[in-house]
Amino acid sequence: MPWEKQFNVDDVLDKAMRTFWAHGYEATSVQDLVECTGINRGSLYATYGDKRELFLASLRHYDQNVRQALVKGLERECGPREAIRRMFQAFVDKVTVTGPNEGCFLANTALELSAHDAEVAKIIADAQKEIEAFFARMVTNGQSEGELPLSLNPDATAQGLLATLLGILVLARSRPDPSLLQSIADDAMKRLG
Amino acid sequence: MPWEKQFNVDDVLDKAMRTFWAHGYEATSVQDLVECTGINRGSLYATYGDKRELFLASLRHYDQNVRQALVKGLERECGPREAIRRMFQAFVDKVTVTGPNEGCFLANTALELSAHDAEVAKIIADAQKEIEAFFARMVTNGQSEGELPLSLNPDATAQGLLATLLGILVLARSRPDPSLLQSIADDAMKRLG
DNA sequence: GGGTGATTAGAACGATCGTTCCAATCTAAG
DNA sequence: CTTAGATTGGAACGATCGTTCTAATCACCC
Repeated sequence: MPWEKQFNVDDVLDKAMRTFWAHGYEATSVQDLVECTGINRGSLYATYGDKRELFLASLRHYDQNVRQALVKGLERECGPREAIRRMFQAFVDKVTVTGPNEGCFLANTALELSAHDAEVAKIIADAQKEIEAFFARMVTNGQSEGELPLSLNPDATAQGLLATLLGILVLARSRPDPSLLQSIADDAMKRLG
Repeated sequence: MPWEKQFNVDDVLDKAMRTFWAHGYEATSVQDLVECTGINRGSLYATYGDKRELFLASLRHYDQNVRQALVKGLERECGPREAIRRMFQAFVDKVTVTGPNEGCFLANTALELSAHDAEVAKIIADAQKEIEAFFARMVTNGQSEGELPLSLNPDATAQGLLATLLGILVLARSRPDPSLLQSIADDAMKRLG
């Protein structure tokens, strides 16, 4: 009954995100969210609205703090070719990590909800377009730096890389075999010449 | 109130499959299944067991009647290169069809359940391995028929094609843009030389 | 120290969940 | 005609769903 702590809105959102990420929208109950966040049911509704709004906030939180952070980090720290390679490696390595492998929250949600929820679909489509744009920039930069052959069409190459990356995310959930994913990623890199 | 019809076990399973396919496991209620199949709640439980068993039966039904049927049909009617091309085309064309686009039931389920249900994961992994084997056979056959370059490694190529196909399935749900999917498929074919 | 507002635990809401059961009704075989 | 078994509509089960609400408790400001 006693008052215990004031919560941080972003920390709580982060905890909710991890639960949605691991189990999906439908399989996560409000009770699960109450328990994983540690805050009260009433506070949850007062702060984030209903379950769907909290889910949308979680998805945007993931998009900013995981996807954007990854892209920006790679773009800052690596050369074009290495940035592409590490983007693939990030997801290949996730499988080898002990503990639960939740894949990519955005990809999981794409198949669960985006066909029936336009707002969700937009978040995901935008994220995918940004990854596609990232790949295209890396190809163009790589070409001007002489790291990648000029014969590559940046846009088409970026689309192919995106599709392969998404395919790896699907395979990672049903066949979490590091060597399989690694060889697909390596093969994708070979196609860059 | 009156007795109306004896149901066909396979027809009912087919109807249940389409509902699970469209909405996923969690978002489909037993009430939905009763309504879409048209048979009684009691008959449903007596015939197929509980919801999860019916889902597993639906997934196997899809695997046999959609995935296996597609693979066998292509392998029978087409040359190797054309079989690969049409495998991609099958999913690209699905998007342009009016009406709901449910994607691939196996891929949808891979992301929703296979991380938390070993029995589901096995069905999906086996199906993916068979598609991979199909691609590998087509590459090998294509090489011996002179349709495809001998420089291709059949196994690595098959893995890459599988990943690209799965990627198209993800994109189809969040960005159902025919020209995007078509260009990815075309690009994948170009990689075959 | 009294007031304000956030946060708490937890009850309560109606709806729906998956599942089981029942009495009635039908088909088909003996 | 009788019996057995399948199927029916529909009630009923306890559990859980998402959501709202209440009364008590806390921190903070004036």
